[in-house]
Amino acid sequence: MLFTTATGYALRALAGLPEDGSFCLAKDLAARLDIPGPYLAKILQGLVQSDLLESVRGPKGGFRLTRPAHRITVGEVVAALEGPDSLDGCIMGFPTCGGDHPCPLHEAWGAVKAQVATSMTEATIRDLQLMDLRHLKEAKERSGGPRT
Amino acid sequence: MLFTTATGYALRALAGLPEDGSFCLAKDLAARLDIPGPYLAKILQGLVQSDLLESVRGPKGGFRLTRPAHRITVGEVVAALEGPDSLDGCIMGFPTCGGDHPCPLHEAWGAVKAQVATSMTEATIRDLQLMDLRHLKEAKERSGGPRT
DNA sequence: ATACAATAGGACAGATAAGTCCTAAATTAA
DNA sequence: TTAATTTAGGACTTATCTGTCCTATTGTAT
Repeated sequence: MLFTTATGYALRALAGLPEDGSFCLAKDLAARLDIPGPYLAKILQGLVQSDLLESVRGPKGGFRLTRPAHRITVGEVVAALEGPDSLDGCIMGFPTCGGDHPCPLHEAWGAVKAQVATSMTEATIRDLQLMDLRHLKEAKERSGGPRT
Repeated sequence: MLFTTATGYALRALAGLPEDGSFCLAKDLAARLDIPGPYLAKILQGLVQSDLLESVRGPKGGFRLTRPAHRITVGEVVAALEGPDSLDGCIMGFPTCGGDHPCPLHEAWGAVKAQVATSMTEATIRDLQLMDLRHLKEAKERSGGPRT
């Protein structure tokens, strides 16, 4: 996987939050998305620090997005979890790979990175919600026939 | 980086071996490529197991390629170090990502993987030799100063 | 006020990658 | 044969990621 599992959890969690802006409990999210509860809680706390989530403590508390889902990009989430330059660097780890001394995969990897970066800035949490809804329904309606 | 540092070390080491088929000491390679000596030795031993290198112990011993450099692909080395399926899986780690329920980056990442995989099977150790790996050491000495 | 519910945050444990160290085995040279 | 050299291999640190646990803090409800 190109990203860490924590980043994957964060993306799934953001997409799994209710779309109506109501607060959602960490443990409910964890149960629904099948993510280790305490670990997800930690990740959500980090997303609060990154200003992608806001939280309220106590009863009726929980987490919710600070912005509409369609205004949070996948790239933002990845940058929050893995730093803004996670895609930089030579694919093979060559320290001197660059314009003067490109590695044999430099060009291909550069084009590919640009493509991924573009996709990440275009894809939003809203796009992930659409996907999550589909497989959640399939999981629940396993007997009821698939819908595309 | 897409690959582990061990894989990067392995690629650099294979490319750094003498082209005339003579044996090369692990510590000489490590010094020339600025790679931690004992760690490189372990990696070279693994490459012997993978049949990409052959070794001889004792004075006048060392390591050399089992095949000409142009007949060892980057993909083979990556597969030896990270397994043959290192590029499989959803880029975001979504368990349900697939043909039926692709994640928003599924298509872009799939194209990217195919491109990288192709490049890896086309690029050989010979191509890495052409990079002139001496720049690794020189660049290090210019900026950080030599390290034992 | 009190009890309860939930996040905040730190300490801790396990797995894996990265890197070091020591000893055994093999090869060469005297 | 003996000594020196070099790989083989295992045990041992160190760092990071993953995951758990416990306590404090904050908020709601009674």
